[in-house]
Amino acid sequence: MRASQYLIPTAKEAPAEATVASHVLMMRAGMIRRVAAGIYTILPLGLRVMRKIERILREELEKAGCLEVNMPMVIPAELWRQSKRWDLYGPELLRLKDRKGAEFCLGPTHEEVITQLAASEIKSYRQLPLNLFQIQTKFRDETRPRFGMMRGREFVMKDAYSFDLDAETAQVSYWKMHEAYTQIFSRCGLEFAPVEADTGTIGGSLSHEFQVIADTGEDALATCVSCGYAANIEKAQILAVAPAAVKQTGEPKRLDTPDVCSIAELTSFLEVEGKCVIKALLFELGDQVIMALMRGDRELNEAKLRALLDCDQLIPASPETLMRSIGDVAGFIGPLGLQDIRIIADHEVMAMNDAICGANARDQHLGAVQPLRDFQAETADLRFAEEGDICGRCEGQPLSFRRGIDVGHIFYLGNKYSKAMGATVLDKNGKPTPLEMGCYGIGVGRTAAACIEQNHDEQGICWPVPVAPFEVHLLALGKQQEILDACEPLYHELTAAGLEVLYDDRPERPGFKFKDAELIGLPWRVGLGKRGIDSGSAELVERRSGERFDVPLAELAEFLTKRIVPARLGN
RNA sequence: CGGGGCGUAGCGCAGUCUGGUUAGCGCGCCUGCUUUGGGAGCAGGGGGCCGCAGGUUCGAAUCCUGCCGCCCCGACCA
Repeated sequence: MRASQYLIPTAKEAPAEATVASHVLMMRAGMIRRVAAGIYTILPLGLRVMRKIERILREELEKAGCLEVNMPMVIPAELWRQSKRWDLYGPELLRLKDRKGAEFCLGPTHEEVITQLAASEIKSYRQLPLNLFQIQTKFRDETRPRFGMMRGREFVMKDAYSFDLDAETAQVSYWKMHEAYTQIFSRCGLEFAPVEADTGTIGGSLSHEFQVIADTGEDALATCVSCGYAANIEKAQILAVAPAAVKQTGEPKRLDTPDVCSIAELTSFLEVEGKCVIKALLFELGDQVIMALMRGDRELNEAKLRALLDCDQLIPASPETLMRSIGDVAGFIGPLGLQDIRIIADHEVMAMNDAICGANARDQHLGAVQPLRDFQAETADLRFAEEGDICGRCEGQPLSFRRGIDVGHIFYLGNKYSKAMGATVLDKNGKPTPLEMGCYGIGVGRTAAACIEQNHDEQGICWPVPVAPFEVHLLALGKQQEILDACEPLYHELTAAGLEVLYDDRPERPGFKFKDAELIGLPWRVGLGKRGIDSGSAELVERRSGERFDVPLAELAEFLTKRIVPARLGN
């Protein structure tokens, strides 16, 4: 490709709105342009990167036996009602009406559509296992799109769905995808880690995220050097502290705390530390009222509580529910003397002595409270893993922490959707059985962004060969005809050798071209100017290492082919 | 959705507090000459409903009200 005939609008400065490296560099290198919040036009150079990633996806998924399909982006509400997600998914689901007033949504994910297809097309266990995928634009009306392609509202996702007869074979399918994902991200040249993850609103029980390791990542990851356990901190198991030795004597003391409602107010009013206070949070789950207890200095990990309660969302108790179940005591609730409320305490709460908690009476708290003596509760792990926590898997080493970008997520779904939507097959005995499903996503644009986060320097991007928009940046160093005449055959030769070459034939000064080349970040730069013509050699620079080579023109193609072709396979 | 910030040329910004000629600077863009291995120099030029709508005023980029858009921090996700 000739740069003079291509569109790569590079810029010295990025728009002020871009704050992270990948966003800044994608803007500066002329890969993307913003159209609206979280919605982007992808320019030719950016699109080439997307296509490279998509090609790797297709190759690896087809290797894993998946079949490509294409589902609609506009989905009838009826399908989403069947799965109940029309009501559960919330405002992130962009809803629209057609001219007849019929309701639709833009697909944020495609369990409903694929399950409907499975229900009608998969009739016999003999057709299983089956894994269908698509690479398609999704829309999620996120409250806060961020960081360019990292978190858009409209984004390209590879989503795959597996169908099996029973849980056992479904898990085989799951682990096969785990392996395919490992291959995919390795091939993209990324440093990443599969970590155990919360299953969120998609439901199900077994799940991994594929996290690209980067300080700018939005997720915190906990790993154990001793046993290799790795999990999102939402999910990470931590060693439970033992309950405190129970003081059998004594009793709680009533404390007057007028208008002291929050933990912050309470700790400053009583001049105690947060870890001496029990925080009580009230939720409603159907007809049931749930009280979660945390140490005052800890944050409730909602994902862990949701998983424990096996529900899609936690609904804070309404004032009416609070009034009905305990009384007019907002800001003063505690676990003592309650009836018909399910109390779930974090392990740390049960290890407290002389704790302070709400008295279930206006303007009052209780002191000297002793868990187990003064109240009973289920215990569970309800907090986030933190620095210093011991691995809950091997119970040996402290967990260590890193940050990551969630580029892929796989779920074992079970039969949640197949049951809801009547997707059954006949088993060997001719008996209808709900399909066992898994779903598997990869954000294509996010993978590209993550790749830049992990591969850039002060000057610009340093593309790994497998996802680079081109492999070689040939620069004509000078605008004299003599130089162009020398570069032209090189361009043809390298292209003919099967290399992807971007030829900068623009009438620009050498310094200008060097800067652009470093910004765009193709793996190999080949510079030819007067000097090179005189010596019969070109200057090669490997972008990532900065290493320079003077290579005779006759050997160029061979030199580059030897280095680039093997690198196409990735890590 | 809570908190904070921003909206002036394609991009980066000044001017707004304290209203007053023709709204300014750098980069980029166009023309010419010079230059030609690390984002060149000189000269000339084009480009603005100062986010939108109302209001106050003799006069508004500047003051007031409402709206819209965008970004950042938090709660949610590929």
